Amino acid sequence: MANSRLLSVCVNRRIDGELGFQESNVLKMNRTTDDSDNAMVPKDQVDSPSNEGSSGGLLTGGGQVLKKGPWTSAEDAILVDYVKKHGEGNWNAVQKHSGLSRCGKSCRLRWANHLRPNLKKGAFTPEEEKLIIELHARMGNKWARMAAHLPGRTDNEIKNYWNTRIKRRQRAGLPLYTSNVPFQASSENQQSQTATAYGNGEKRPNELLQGNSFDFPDAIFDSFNANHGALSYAPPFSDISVSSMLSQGFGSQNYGFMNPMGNHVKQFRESETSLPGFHGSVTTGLPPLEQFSNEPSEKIQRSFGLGYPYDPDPSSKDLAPFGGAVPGSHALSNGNFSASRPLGGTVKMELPSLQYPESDLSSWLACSSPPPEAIDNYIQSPPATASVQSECVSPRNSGLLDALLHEAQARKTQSSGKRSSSSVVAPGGMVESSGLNFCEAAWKEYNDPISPLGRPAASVFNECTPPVSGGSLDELQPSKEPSDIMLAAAEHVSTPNVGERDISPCSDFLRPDALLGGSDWLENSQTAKEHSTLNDAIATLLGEDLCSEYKEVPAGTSSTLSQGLGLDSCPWNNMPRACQMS
DNA sequence: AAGAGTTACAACCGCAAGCGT
DNA sequence: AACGCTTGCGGTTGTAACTCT
Repeated sequence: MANSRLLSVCVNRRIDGELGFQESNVLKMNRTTDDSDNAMVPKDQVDSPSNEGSSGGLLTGGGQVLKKGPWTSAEDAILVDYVKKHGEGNWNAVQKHSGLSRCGKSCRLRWANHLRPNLKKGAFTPEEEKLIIELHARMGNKWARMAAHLPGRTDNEIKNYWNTRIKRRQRAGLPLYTSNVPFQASSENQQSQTATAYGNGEKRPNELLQGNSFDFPDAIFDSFNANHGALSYAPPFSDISVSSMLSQGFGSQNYGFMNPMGNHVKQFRESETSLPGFHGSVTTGLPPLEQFSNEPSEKIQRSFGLGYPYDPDPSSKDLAPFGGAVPGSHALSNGNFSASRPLGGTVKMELPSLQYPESDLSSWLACSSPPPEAIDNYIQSPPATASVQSECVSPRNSGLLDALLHEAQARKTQSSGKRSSSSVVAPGGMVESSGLNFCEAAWKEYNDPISPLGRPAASVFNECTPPVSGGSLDELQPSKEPSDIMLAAAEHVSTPNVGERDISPCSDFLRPDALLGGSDWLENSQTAKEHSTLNDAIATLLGEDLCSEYKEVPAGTSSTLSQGLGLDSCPWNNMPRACQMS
């Protein structure tokens, strides 16, 4: 592999990082010369002042061409000299005052990532790696914030490391998060981190959704760690960044193999806010949406997944999440509960270079009890691993619509008397499949009266995570009828400390029909019209047949569910108002 | 030996927030 | 309030070195 090269680079950088500013810069320049001037830079871009700007440079206002591409040692020296004299900031003045043919942006980046003192170069130490993993689990792709926790490291460095790590582990079929990663860092640790990184009123990524005292992601991890070993069918969720996905929100990019969980956690996270019962039962009984009220709408959009796939018109941003233009239609406007969401979540945002348009968690549906390793592979491996897929009939082989069709077919074939199972096979099945384990993990937590997660969180898990494939499902919910489940959920939401109830995941809740069709609470809401519109949109996306298929949901399921979720008893209608404020 | 694939890194780009005018 | 500027962030791309076939 590239270990030898990496090693040599690391050695150089290690030396580099141990030196002071002056020596470091000398070495940096040397290295820059080595790496950039001779390696990274096309020959026609270096050592040839006459060619400066030939690499796609921009013309400044004064007609000077701004150079692009790798920096030369001379440029570095100029920049360093400038910063020494004038300090950081006002980067656009660098070009004016120093004659450097670089835009301020580029100068800032060069300084921040390479030239500034105290930069720690070299390979990440195991401690740093561990911290990065932990931070990523906590923060998601918040590289700059992660860098704040790693002195001497830059966001770019961390980002590159992470992406490389992902690719590597993906290929190796290794878990992204090793099981020994202490996801459940102490609350005070997190708080201290928060104080450090966000001391200037900066909102941490989860802050939008973590306005209460719940250390939610950590609790989730505790739950996972405590439970996943007992679940033969459960993937090693400790290996999956749950909280990272929690923190990433819809707008952030989830790597493809993480999407299943990512979507699911997104659902959960959104449920955290969209389900009044969650917070309401814990704190004030009011959904803590005040925290959103001051957020710019775009930010909220990001956090709540604007542009969810059901939006037939991605440009229709007036379909604000969380009920912006669909007041009252929380489930819809959240874009979530969306197990029904076609995989990939937001069409554009969730297909970064490292993503795969499909991962294969849907195959879980066909494999009732894959070994954890297999599941892990499902998560980690790109869909190209046909051999893996072939082991289980994956409805996703031919894409989302095929998957939907497949699942619709599965719904047909599955007994109508097994409604809960039929609901298992929902659009975006792989999301649900991940959710099973998620749910299961939370299940015990839920049943733990002193769970740090608390009932509400678990209940939300359950409410938002449908059961997965048949066998497992039956094992999970041996005898509960959906109605019972919903009733139990209702009590669940409204009575915070009922810990012994066996509450089934609200399987139907995630389905389009649950969200859009036959929904009494929706029909009774002010947003029936919008609901109808969105329903049509979904119909367009999924096809009328599918939509009608999903409309075969037992009557009252959704409404029951809404009751179960406390939609009636909780100040549900307040939520959109809070968002409308933004 | 040659081409394809992978890795690590640097840098760019677009977007958005913050701030001052 | 509107506008422009600066800064920061996250995603993406480009490239050389390296490895594999």
